[in-house]
Order: sequence, then C-alpha cells, then structure tokens
Amino acid sequence: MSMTISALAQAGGVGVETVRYYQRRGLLDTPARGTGIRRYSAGDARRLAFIRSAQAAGFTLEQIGELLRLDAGQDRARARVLAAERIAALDQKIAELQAARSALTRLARQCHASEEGPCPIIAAFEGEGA
Amino acid sequence: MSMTISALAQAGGVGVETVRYYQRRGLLDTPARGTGIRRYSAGDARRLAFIRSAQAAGFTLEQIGELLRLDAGQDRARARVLAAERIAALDQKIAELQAARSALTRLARQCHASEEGPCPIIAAFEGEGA
DNA sequence: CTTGACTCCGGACCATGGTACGGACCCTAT
DNA sequence: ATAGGGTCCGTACCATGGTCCGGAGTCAAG
Repeated sequence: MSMTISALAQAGGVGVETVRYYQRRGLLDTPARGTGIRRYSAGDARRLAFIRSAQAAGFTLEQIGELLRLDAGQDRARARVLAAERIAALDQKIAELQAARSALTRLARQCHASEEGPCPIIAAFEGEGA
Repeated sequence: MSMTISALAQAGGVGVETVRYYQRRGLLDTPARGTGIRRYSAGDARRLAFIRSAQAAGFTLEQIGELLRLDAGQDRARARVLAAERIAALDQKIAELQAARSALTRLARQCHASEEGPCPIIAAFEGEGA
C-alpha cells in the first residue's frame, strides 16, 4: 500500500505543507522518488499518527524528534525518563487548567447572580484608583 | 502607593519587557510621566495579575484585550459568553491531556515490564515496512 | 498530446508571546 | 557633580509550529 503526500496528509489529519515541514524537521523521512513522485507507506502514516499523538501529549517537535531518534527502542531508559517528565508536566498543567476552570466557573456564576454592578469576570481587577 | 515599572513587573512575576509589551498591546496603560519616570499604581498591579490569570486560563492576549475592553462590566453578557466558551475549551483540553497522560502511563508501564524488544513508547508506530 | 490536478522544492511569510539592544535620559547616593 | 543603576523608547530579533508562493515537473483522462 502506498500513497501520495496528500493522501498521507489526509490520513494524518494535517495539511500537505505540514507533512513537508515534518520532513524538513527530520520527523518524517522523505522516500526516494522513483519516477518523479514520492510514495508513502502505511509505516509513514503510523509515524505521522505517532507524531500527532505525541504532540497532543504536549511533547514539542524537538522532543518528538528525540523520541524518534531513540529508534527501534535502543534507549528505553531515556524514553522512560522523557515519558515520566512529560507525565509530571501534564499533571501540573491539568491541575492548572482545573484551577482556571473553577475560578472561571465561579466568576461566571457570580456574574449571572446579579445583573447589577460591574461583572465579576472583568471586575476581578477592579479598583483601578491610583 | 506607586511603583516603578520594575516593581510592577516583579509584583506580577514578569519581566520589565513584558510589561512594556502589554502596554504596546493595549492591555496595560502607560501612565503619564510627571518628571521623566512613569509611576504605576496598585490598580495596574491588579490588572497585570488579572492578565496573568486570564492567560493561565488559556485566554489569548487578544481575548484578554477584549475582556478588558468590556470595561467596567458594561457588557456582562459578552463576558459570560467568552467565559463559557473558555470553560468548554478548558474541559476539552483537560480531557485531552488526561487521555494523553493515561496513554503515556500505560506505555511507560509496558516499557518497564519487559526489558526485551523495542520500547513500546517509541514502538507505538512500529512496523515501518512499506 | 493537451489540459488540469497534483507534486516538488526552496524560500519567504505568518501569528503568538515575548526578549534583547542601544542610545538617551533620570535619579540617588557619595 | 559625577558615577551607577534604573527608565524610556523604537526597533530588531527570537522560538515554535506552521502556511503560502511560484515556477517547474509529473500524471491520468479525454
């Protein structure tokens, strides 16, 4: 099974330019072209999917590059370290977002409660006086 | 109570250049200078704190600008809409990060379990074959 | 065997959120 | 009154993650 760049991009839910960008970044390889047009494999599609999910997990493209370079699982210890670091960062970020969410929910509730006076959402910084 | 730009920046946990950047973006105002050096009020500090927390809630500086422009709570309805949208986005993002976290945790556990074979963290896209 | 869609490629450009630079000015302590 | 440290300001630069451009080549259908 082989596909063109646009099929690969579509399979990965990204644009063609993004695929080319990942190639430039060394995250995807650039298959040799037989007769002018490059053909991509299902492996490429899996790799692209990996990039996208690692990205969703908050890895930067740089870090994803590192993960990929620990190729064929040669350096499992390092991969585990990266994973553990990311999990910790994720926990922190999740906590932050949850805090933001409840602050926002509280403000919205207060704002709804009284139609009078300044909106608490905005007024969180009221009292501009010098 | 009045402070210099560096005191304001420090109070807000940002750099001086960041304060100036927010001024340029219209998020903080630029007090008139009496005799050469501008002086900032506690209100400015509260405003800066608001910007930082809104940012932590995932609002872009652009959106924060909009919130601020709904000044003195003139447009509570719009503020509530923005808050509701952000809460929804936050919920989605939190869910995404939680999913990523558990995927990563599972992979790390598998990687630990067997020292043989390719690391599952990396091998999530194995089988490169054309 | 031409037309239209797709591909290739390098390089320029974009948005976001800053960060750094450099010369001039101000302010305080010595 | 002078040195030093902070401030002022415009402008330039940065990292990240793309996105678009234009000219040339390729390919399948009519």
